[in-house]
Amino acid sequence: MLAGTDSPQSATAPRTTATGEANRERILDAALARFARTGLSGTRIDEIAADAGLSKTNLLYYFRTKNALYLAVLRRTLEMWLEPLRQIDAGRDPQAALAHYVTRKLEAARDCPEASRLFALEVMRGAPMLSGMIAGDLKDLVDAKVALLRHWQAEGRIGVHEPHHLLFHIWAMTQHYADFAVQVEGLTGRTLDDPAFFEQALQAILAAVSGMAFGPPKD
Amino acid sequence: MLAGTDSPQSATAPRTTATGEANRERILDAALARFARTGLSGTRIDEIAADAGLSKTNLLYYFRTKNALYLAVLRRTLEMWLEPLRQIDAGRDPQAALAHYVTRKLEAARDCPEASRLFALEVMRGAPMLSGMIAGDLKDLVDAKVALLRHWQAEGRIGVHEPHHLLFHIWAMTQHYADFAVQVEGLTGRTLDDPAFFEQALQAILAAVSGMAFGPPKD
DNA sequence: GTCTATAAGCGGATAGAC
DNA sequence: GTCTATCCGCTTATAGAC
Repeated sequence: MLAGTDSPQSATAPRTTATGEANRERILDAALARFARTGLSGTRIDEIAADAGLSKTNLLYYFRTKNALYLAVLRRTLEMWLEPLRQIDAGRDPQAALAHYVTRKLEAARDCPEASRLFALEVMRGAPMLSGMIAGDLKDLVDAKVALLRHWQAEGRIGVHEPHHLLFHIWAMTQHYADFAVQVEGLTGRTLDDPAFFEQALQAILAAVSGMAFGPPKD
Repeated sequence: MLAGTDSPQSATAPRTTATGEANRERILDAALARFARTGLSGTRIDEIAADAGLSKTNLLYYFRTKNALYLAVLRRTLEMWLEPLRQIDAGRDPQAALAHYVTRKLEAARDCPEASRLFALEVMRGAPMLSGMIAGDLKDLVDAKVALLRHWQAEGRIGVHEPHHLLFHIWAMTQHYADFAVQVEGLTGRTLDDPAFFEQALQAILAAVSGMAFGPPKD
């Protein structure tokens, strides 16, 4: 699944005590915030430790190396990123399913932009820690959803564009508000935390998706 | 415009000789490729020097510090990134103008994905070197284009979504193919260099833009 | 302009006391 | 589990010969 990992806990401290688990969580939270902003190499572990209220040495007690910590953060964030996609299922009406997916993704961009940015940074580096996953779990999931979209196409329930692009563009538009939040706020003065702004963004994305999937008859 | 710069050439070597200028160009090219992949902190200047066929010390003769080199790369890449937006002008038909813009942006994503990734990385860091620009030149340009889109709206020539979102979504979709190229290729096995794939992506984006700007009458 | 050598500092990681 | 002290490698940047 993830490259460079031997066993799930191999690079981390052994036991599960009360304070131990709490500290691990605080470290992981602080690490996500830092890594998502400044990347692996741009983040210093003493910054993470300070954010988590620990000393650098103490952090290294819980996570033996910076890289092991980074991998732990990546692993913990994976499911959160993938989960909305799983919810597109054959049992739903295509339009409702896509609208639901877009909404979930935009909520994720609002509620946990760090997850989006972490993966964006990792992919832009060439995804050295995720390449196995992109070729594996993610590809399997995407292939399944693409097959479903093709099925809907064959039934004439959605439009004719290549399904991969539909998924890419949904990812692109929703994640843009997380990944480029600084730019969005700089240009508009607003963020997704503003409900009216969220709704504007959502409606525009839904209109775009409609254009791709239920677009105007070309005849 | 750019934070931290005194005068245009202050941090660089003085003269413009034949080999000098050629070396500077090769360094800037190599630096763009590296910075766009691994970011400022993740890139070592001896890697850039090696790519450019020079020694590290020699690189530091042309650019006194790594940061000065990074700024020079950023500055040189700015225009390339902004220029397509300037071409949306009032004299054109809205649909043609937007289609032209989308096409230019997707060509840029294909032909110079590094430029897109460099700015993506910079914005995700919080744009410390670009914040002045986002609040300045870029905002002025975007405001002007948003005003034009609102004008077209008032004339009933394009749809009703907030123009900012239309621009954001065009950026998001086109730049996705540059910024997430590794993921796109991992999931589809194809790249924008494949003309058929380029055309698929372009048509899907144009359909999305149509959905936002010329969407189906809601009545 | 380009080289060799080296200074200087940062940051990850370890040792060992408590 | 947490601390102090320290080591060590890596990378930027400089000095000075050619």
